[in-house]
Parts: sequence; structure tokens; C-alpha cells
Amino acid sequence: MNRNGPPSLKLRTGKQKYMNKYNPKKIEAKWQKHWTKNKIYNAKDSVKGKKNFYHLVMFPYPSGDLHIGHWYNFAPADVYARMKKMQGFNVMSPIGFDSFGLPAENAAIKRGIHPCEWTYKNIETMTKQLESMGNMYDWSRKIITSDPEYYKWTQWMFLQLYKKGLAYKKKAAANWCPKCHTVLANEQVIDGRCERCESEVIQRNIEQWLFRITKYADRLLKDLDKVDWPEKTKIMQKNWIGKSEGALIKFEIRSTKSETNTKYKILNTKYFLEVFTTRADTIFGCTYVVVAPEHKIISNLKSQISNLNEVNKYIKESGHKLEKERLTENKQKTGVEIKGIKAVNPATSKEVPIFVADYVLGHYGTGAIMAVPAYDERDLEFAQKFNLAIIKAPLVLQDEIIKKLGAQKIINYKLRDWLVSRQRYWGAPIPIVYCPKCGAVAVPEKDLPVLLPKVKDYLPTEEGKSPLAHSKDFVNTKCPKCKDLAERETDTMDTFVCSSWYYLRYTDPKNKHKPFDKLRVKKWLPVDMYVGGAEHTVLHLLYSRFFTKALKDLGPPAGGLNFDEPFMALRHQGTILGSDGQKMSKSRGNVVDPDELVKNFGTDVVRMYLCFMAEYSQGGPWNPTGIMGISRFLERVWKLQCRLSHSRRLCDSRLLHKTIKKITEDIENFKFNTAVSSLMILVNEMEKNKELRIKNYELLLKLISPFAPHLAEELWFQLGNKKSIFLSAWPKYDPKKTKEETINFVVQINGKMRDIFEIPPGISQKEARVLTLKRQNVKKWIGGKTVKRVIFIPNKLINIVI
RNA sequence: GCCGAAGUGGCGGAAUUGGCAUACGCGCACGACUUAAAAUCGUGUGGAGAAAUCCAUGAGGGUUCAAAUCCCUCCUUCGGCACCA
Repeated sequence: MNRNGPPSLKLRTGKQKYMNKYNPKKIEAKWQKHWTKNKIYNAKDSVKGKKNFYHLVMFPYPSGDLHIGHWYNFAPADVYARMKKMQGFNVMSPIGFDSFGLPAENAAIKRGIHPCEWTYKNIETMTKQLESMGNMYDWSRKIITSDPEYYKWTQWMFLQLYKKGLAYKKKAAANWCPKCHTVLANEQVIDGRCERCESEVIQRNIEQWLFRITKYADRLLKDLDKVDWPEKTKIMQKNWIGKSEGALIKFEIRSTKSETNTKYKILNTKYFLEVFTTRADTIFGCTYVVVAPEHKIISNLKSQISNLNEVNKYIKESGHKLEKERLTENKQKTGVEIKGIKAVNPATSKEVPIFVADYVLGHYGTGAIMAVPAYDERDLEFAQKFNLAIIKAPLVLQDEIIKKLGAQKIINYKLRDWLVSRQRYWGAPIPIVYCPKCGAVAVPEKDLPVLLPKVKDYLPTEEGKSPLAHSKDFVNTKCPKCKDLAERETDTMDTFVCSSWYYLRYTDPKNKHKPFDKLRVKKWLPVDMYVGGAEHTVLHLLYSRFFTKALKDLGPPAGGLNFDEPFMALRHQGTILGSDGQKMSKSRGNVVDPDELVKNFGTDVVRMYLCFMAEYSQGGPWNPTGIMGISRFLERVWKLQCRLSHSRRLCDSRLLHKTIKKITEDIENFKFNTAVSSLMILVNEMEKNKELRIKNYELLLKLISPFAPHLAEELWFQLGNKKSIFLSAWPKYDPKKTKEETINFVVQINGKMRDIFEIPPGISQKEARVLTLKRQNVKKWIGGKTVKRVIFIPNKLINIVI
């Protein structure tokens, strides 16, 4: 250890020049090796006398390059984890790779390399990059979601959900990306476009697998109260789940055979059209009703509809529309009246026309609405276009009318079931076999994993089938039940399925018999602190919460978890922009390369600058010269060693205690920028004295160690310590010493600051007044005028109103 | 359109139960060291003014002894949702 430097700093005091130079490259490599060798960051499942603390960052996708955004997520998070460790927690901070999924595949296709090779090569590169950060990861728990040892259990999870009816297959319109050749979950469609390639998404009828997340809508909403998450994120999830309370109201249908006959009659078998509304109070103003194109009334009553051809033509046209067209801003409302039938407004008993229009959504509520143009903008627009009656009828009491009409109160959610099948190669195969006799059969658990074959032909196809469908070896199998010839499901799972349970696997990454050991999970979960991007608000974060709840409900052996929220606390990092204030992109040429920065400044400088440069949740533009400030600062910390002495002279014990308090609280609150600033103030102060007590230097090293772990460790050992600084205790402060000895007392005249002087704490208003009025400055400002009023804030200020 | 966050020196940003606006850093200027430069160290640095002082936290109003902070109206930027009845 430390063969090149002096054996110990203890003797180097006073005039002696520091002999060794701060060489980040050398010490960073040295300590990274040392930490790995001594496994100081490997977490044991329990340590006597220590509380477990599960610290988690969102695991990266192996894109092949650890960019500055990753650094901004991981480095400050590591500062937090290191402080927790030093505060005496048994911290687990694992890392892995979310390696299945569309983007890897697209990139692989672009470069003509097999997705598998591409992915694992990237994992290798990124592992090295991650190691260069010097974070306190427990590498022994590394997981890779595309490893059969991992996706075996992803498949197992699917089967548990399937057995409980939480996974099901159905044929229905789904979001289809024509470029990626796959269906997408609702959450993956942004502005009517594919979130990956930005192609316009179209609706396509395809057989697909879904998870019944809607069953958990209410709990997903309610349990948000249990977690310490950014309010913004909670609100976004709430909006996404979209709860609304309303009523189902039945409109009876009357019909006539001919268009000229104006008399409508009740049908032989009574038929009711049910609408969902949150505004039952406006029912007297309902002048027509609208059904969605896919509403079953059209086929059910087709014999009664006199303009069936026209209606069917409209339905066909609206079905061909792009999802985007249906939702754009220049949405011109379209529709067709369904002639031959009328609906009866149950409140007024009047007959109203029925329309089919695609501004009503088939999948929400009952797919039918009562239109009240006087109280609803959308209905108004439609009514104006089609010349329909607009009646501003007085509102009635909601509850009373619901009762009177015998309507049913219900709750609706915007949330839709999670579509998990993908017609792509690079994912975990869905473990289902189709048998001509037995139908869909789950692959027995003992036969898992269903291995993803390494096929040459991994390109996606337009026909709506996974590339796996071309692999006969894969498709052809035997029915697990009757042993007859059968075929495998060829779709793979959405990568978000893999990431919905990875935080559980970290507790038991090598388990061959179970996805995880329940006791181990109990020791670590729920996650104490989760740090990652806000872009996952309605995807990963919602899905993981669903998984946790489902696993809890499933009970043993699948789950039986004793918690129903996976992440108790959550923090988001902001986005780092290029120095031009724009999003970083290769075409703009404003990309910041962290490897280059590490090469030039060292990891510690990069870590600390990321902490310092902005408010963490905010982020902001990269300032290429700002990093110099941190580089200089660490250099100065290094050089402080030439001032070391055994003298009992303290730098300023109040400042020391105040700094400990400030930094501890700032890190706890993810205010890394002001924590670094406090460190700078402390160092500025220490530099003012010629001598620095070793004890105080050690304290500084501890405070700086989460930010600049390598530098702190090096200097810590140079001082003669034999154990890692990260095994030492985080400094504590004396609350008494964080208070000022004297107070800078502010004098305001008419609310403006005119004087300031020192007072001992705790003096009374009377004393303060006397002292104040004696001051020359104050006399000048009062100038013989009458004092009308005096406001005194103890230990702060006095305001004299004249 | 709806929901949310934000707007402070030349720049990144501090300051929030209302109480010294601009901490800390970058940049800049001057000085020391140097043959010189870099590095380093020191001093200064919101604007106007000779000064006393005045003016400044997106704009305009308000509440208050006192407002970056609270209220109202508006503007701008960013993030999310977007025919969900």
C-alpha cells in the first residue's frame, strides 16, 4: 500500500512541503482495486447491530456507452449510499443490466450484429465504465435480465399471473408500430407515436397477451399515500390511473321500421342503452346520445337500423384512421346518426337521436354517452356541426337524480390493461404452448426456462408475428398435458416485465430453485431509497408497483410478500443538457463524454462536480469550465496536508459542527450542491490558519469522502489509519455548538436595512431597543422624528417605523 | 385546452414557518510570484452615482412594519396528459 508516497503524514508538519502530488488516476485505480479485493461494499444479509438499508438506482439498459446522464443518476446517489453506510446502516447498493428489449434489437439490426452479441459486448464495456466511477456497488449481486438464469424467473412470474387469471390473451385493436413491427403498450405511445422510433402508431387487430393491471387501479391509486415520492410523480400516476366517479344510466330504445314514420315504439324485447356519466346532474339537458363505432348496439339492433349501410361505412372509415388522426388538435368531430331507432331520456321521457361517432371511445365507460351540449364543450361542438338541440336545462342534485332513475353509481379508470406481448426476437419468450386438443397450456415450471434460441433470422416482420415463428425447432413441441404435437407461443415479453421484479432478485441473485428467498426479501425489501429518471413515472414505476401487489396477493410459493409497495422513497435526477442549453445529441455535437472527463480530471472531480453543478432534481446545462473549480478545490484539500500539526488549535469548532449538521442534512435531502458548497466554506476557513489539527483534517476527510471517495481514502490511509474510511463512523455534531455565539443583529428603519451590529443571543426587546437607539447610524436615520412603532424579532432584527 | 414545475448578477446557482437578496463556484479585472507564460496565491466584482444614496429576484397590481418568498392578473420556458364523458 502506498509504496510511492511517504509512509505517513503524521510527521510531515509545518514547513515541510507536501511531497506527493495529487494524482487522481493513480489513487483511483489503486483504491478501486483495493475495495474490490477486500469486498468492503458486498452486503451481508444481516449484520449484528446494524439496520439493513436497500439503496437502489434504476439499472441501465446496455446501450454500449455510459453517458453523462447515467453518471448524474448514479454518482450523487452513491454519495447518499456512502453516507448511509458510514451512518451505521448495512447498505446494499446493487447494479445490473436491463438487457432485453426493443432498443438493443434496433441497434443490433442497424449494425448487422446479432442482438445477443451486441448486448453482451456492451455489458462488458459498460461494466468497465461503471467500475471506473468508483461507486459502492455490490458486484456480487449483478444481474442481467437476458441471462436464462434470470428470465427463467420472469417466465415463472408470467405463469403465476396466468394461473391467477392476471395474464390473459385477447384479440383486439392494439397500438402497432409499423417500423418496429410490434404492438406497444399504451404507456409506450407518445403523442400517437412510437416512443422508440417515433413512427405513427396504427391500430391493428392482433391476438395479444395482457396483464390485468386494471384490477389493481384502486390500490395503485390509494397506496400512493404510503410512499415518500416526489409529489409531481404521484400526481402524474394519479392522472394516468384517472379515477372518475359517476353513474350508469339506462336509456330505453324505441324503434320504427320506416324513416318516414315518426312514431317510435318500444321494442318487443326491451333494449336499453347504458351510458356512463360523471354529470348526472345535467341529464335534463341531454339532447342526444352517442355510441362508439365498436359499440355492440349496432350489431344487436341492426334489423332496426334503417341506414345500416351508412353507419357501417362510417365505422369502417374510422377504424382505418391512424391513432394520431383520431387524437390530433385539428380534430374535426365526425359521426352519423343511427336512423330507425331513438333513445328515451329517462329524466324527461323525451325521445332523442342516437349517433355513432369516434369522439366517443369504445374502451372507456360503456362506450356510450349522453350528450349534454349545454354543459360539455365536446358535445357542443358536435351539436353545432349536426344542428342538434342545445338546451340549458337547470341542474339537479346529482345523488337525487341517480336515486330517482335507479341508476348505478360506478367508478371508472383511464388505466388500461398492460399489453405485454411483443412480436420481437430479443425478449423473454412467453411460456405458453398451444395444443390443438388442450388449447393454451402453461409450460410446466420444471421445464423453464423456455430458452430463447439463437436464430439467425431475428429481424421483425410485418405480418404481425414474432421472428421466432420462423424457427421450426422452437415452435414445434409437445403438449405438456397430452404429449401430442403442439406449438409454442412465439411472442416475447415486453422488457418492462423483466424490470418489474428485478429489485427482488438482487436479494438472492444466484438462487436456482426460486426467484428469490422469501426471508432474504423480507430482510431487504421494500427498497429504502430508489433513485432514477422521472421518465419512468407511468411505465416502470407503475408496473413494479403492480407486480409487488400481485405477488403479495398470490401468496406462497410465488409471493406472499409482506409489503405492497416496492419503493418507499424515490428521488429523480434532473436532465443534464449540452453547454448550449439543448438536449445532448450527436448531431448537435454537444455531447459530454464522461470517459474523457475522467481521463482529464479523475472520477472524484467528475462525481463532485455533478453534485455541485445544479440542484439535483433540476439538472441543467453543462458548463465546461465549471469543473475546474472542483478540480482546484480537491487540489487544495490535498495540499492542506502540509499544514498538519498536533497543535490543539481548532479551526473554528462552531463552524465544524455547523458544517457537519449542514452536510448531513443536505445529503439526506439530496441537496448535494449546497453540501459541496459547505465543504468549500470549511476548507476556505481551514486555509486561513497556518496549522491544521490532524483530528480536524480527518473530520474533513470523512465529510468529503462520499463525494470524493478515492481522495479521502488515500489521505485517510496516509494519516496512518489501517481500515477504510468507509468503515469509520460518520461525524456527529453537538447541537449546542451549531448555534452562533453572537448574533448579527439587523436594524431596519421603515423596513430597510440601515445598520447591523453584534449582540449576544437571547437579549430582550427592551435591551435591543436601547442598544439600537444608541447607534450613530440609527440616530442619523431617525433624525428627531417620532418612533411610531418598533417590531422586534428575537435574535434577528429590529424594525423601527417612523 | 388541462395538470405540474420553474423564471434571481456576465454564467451555474444560494437564500422559503415572510426578516441582511446574490452564499459557494465559474467567468472577468487588477496585483504578487516568474525573464515570460501557465499554474498558484491575494484583492475586487448586481446596476447607476463623485458621494450621500437610489434602483434591482419575468411584468403589473395587492397584503404587510417587512415580500425572491403570500394573494390576484398576465408573460415566458420546461415536463406530463390530451376527445376518458
